[in-house]
Amino acid sequence: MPEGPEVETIRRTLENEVRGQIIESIWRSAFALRTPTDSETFRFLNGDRIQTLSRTGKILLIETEQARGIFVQFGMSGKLQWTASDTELEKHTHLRIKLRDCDQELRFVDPRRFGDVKPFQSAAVRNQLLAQIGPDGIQLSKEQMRETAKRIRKCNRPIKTILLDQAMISGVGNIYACEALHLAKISPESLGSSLALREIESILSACKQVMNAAVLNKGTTFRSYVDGNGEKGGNQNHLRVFAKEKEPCPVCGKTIIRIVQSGRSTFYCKKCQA
DNA sequence: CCACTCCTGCGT
DNA sequence: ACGCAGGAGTGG
Repeated sequence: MPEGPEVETIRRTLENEVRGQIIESIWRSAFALRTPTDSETFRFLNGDRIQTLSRTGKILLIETEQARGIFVQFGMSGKLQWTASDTELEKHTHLRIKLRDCDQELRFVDPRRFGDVKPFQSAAVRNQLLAQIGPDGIQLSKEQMRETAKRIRKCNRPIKTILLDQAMISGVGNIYACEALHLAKISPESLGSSLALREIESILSACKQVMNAAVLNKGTTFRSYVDGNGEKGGNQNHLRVFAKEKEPCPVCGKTIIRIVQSGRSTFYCKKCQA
């Protein structure tokens, strides 16, 4: 569910709460996530002090002062909860990080179980986990934009599909891919190889712009997204095309259409994005 | 390259 | 009952 801006909002809402806390113990449910782990897999983290929450694309890292930590991938329905330790467990709670001398704890809840949590025991392993992930779209530098544009131009896939490829540019999901292409006035069906470098750069710039605006609005709550404190975002009130099939384009008034690309819905305006 | 798969939950 | 959902890996 969460894309880059939602994960960034989660990171911001939780960082001040968990920084400096010491991990007392970690509990893992018996339900399989993407990577098979159990409570024992996380045991070496006991006693570690949490230093930071960091984010690359849609990945959140809980990092400790010992250069160890936990990799969190939210998938479609994952969320992190900062909650009183005696609160009843919500259904589909898969990880509890209990903290020393603290009456609150961190929980990972994920009904569909497309998400993942896995521990890393060194900076080397952490870097390896992040190695396949492309540059973060929220803070894309000019240099990264030019390099990424060149790589995209070599792809014979529709630009919408390319934007969802986390190895190309990270943090962009279905909502922001649709929104960015509308802002950049590019058809989601254009092939990467058919676009000019400057067009691709304008798309990447639009990705950065729509995602930064979304961070300011504390994320998009389309269905069930909430931040670490259970609060909804506000960016759903600023969407231009996403989930607006049959509604008028906010720019030209033509009816927004929905198509399917690689099994995912794409919403766009056929007039603005010719 | 796309289609399919992993899951649960919700709206029609 | 069915289709759809903010993701991502696999296999043909």
